Amino acid sequence: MPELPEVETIARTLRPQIRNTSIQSIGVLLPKALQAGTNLLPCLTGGRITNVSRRAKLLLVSVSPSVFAEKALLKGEKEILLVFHLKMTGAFFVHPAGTDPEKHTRLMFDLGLAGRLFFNDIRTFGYCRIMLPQDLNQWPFWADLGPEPLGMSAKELGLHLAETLAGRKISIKAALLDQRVVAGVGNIYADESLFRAGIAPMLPAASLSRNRMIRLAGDLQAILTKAIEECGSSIRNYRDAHGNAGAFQNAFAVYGRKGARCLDCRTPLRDTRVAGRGTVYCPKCQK
DNA sequence: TCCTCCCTGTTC
DNA sequence: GAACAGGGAGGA
Repeated sequence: MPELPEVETIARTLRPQIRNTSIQSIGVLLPKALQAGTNLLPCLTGGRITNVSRRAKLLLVSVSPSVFAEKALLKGEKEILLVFHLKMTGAFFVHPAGTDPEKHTRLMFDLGLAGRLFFNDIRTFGYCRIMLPQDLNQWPFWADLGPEPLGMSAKELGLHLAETLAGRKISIKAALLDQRVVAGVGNIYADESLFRAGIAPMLPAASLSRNRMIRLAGDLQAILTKAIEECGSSIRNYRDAHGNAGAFQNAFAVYGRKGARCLDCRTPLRDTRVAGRGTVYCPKCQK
């Protein structure tokens, strides 16, 4: 559920709360939440959190290891990354020192007087990988990530999409959801940007003209930018690192509105499945 | 390229 | 008490 705007919001709200704190200890309440790098776990003790950032739907916590860990365990390595994927229900909260884990707490980082960072996840699809920066590119998912949609102009993004998807048979919605094509888009923002661009989700991606692809790129960027301004979309569980809900769900034109009428033409919205995902669109406005 | 599965809380 | 929500891995 947390897509690019939600993970960006979490990074922004978490950063000021944990930057420059030091990790006293780590509690692993659900072993499978730690998907890789268990061997690096001891290297984090005494480390200082230097930044919180985002790439695609991944949240990255940068840790500067203690001098002891750097010399004795890491052969001089000066940065360790905690790479989190929140999947559908992952969330972060900072609670006061001494707070007990909650029902859905999977990992707990004791930050001394700064409190405790909780990684909570109801459905347990989310994970954390402890990685060294130079190992990121050995991780296929990371190495194959497409570009950040907000990291270039609409024209550049549109041309990238057109070039990447030429000759392929997948639908435009499946293409937007494919993290190798463009990074950070999930079901909500795929449906919303396709509505805004007036493109039917099941249309073959390769059938779109360059100009339509550039238009779609611009609409995707506009939707993502607006969603970040609104601190993301809160449906079901999403909260930022302060526990606050986002507001972009109030601006949904199609997502979650099946059976309702199109905001533009009053035609009943149709729901179907595309790329294995629930998909809502306007059969009249989206061709 | 597409389908199934993982998982739990909510909705029907 | 079943259907549904869905990102991405893995298999068909």
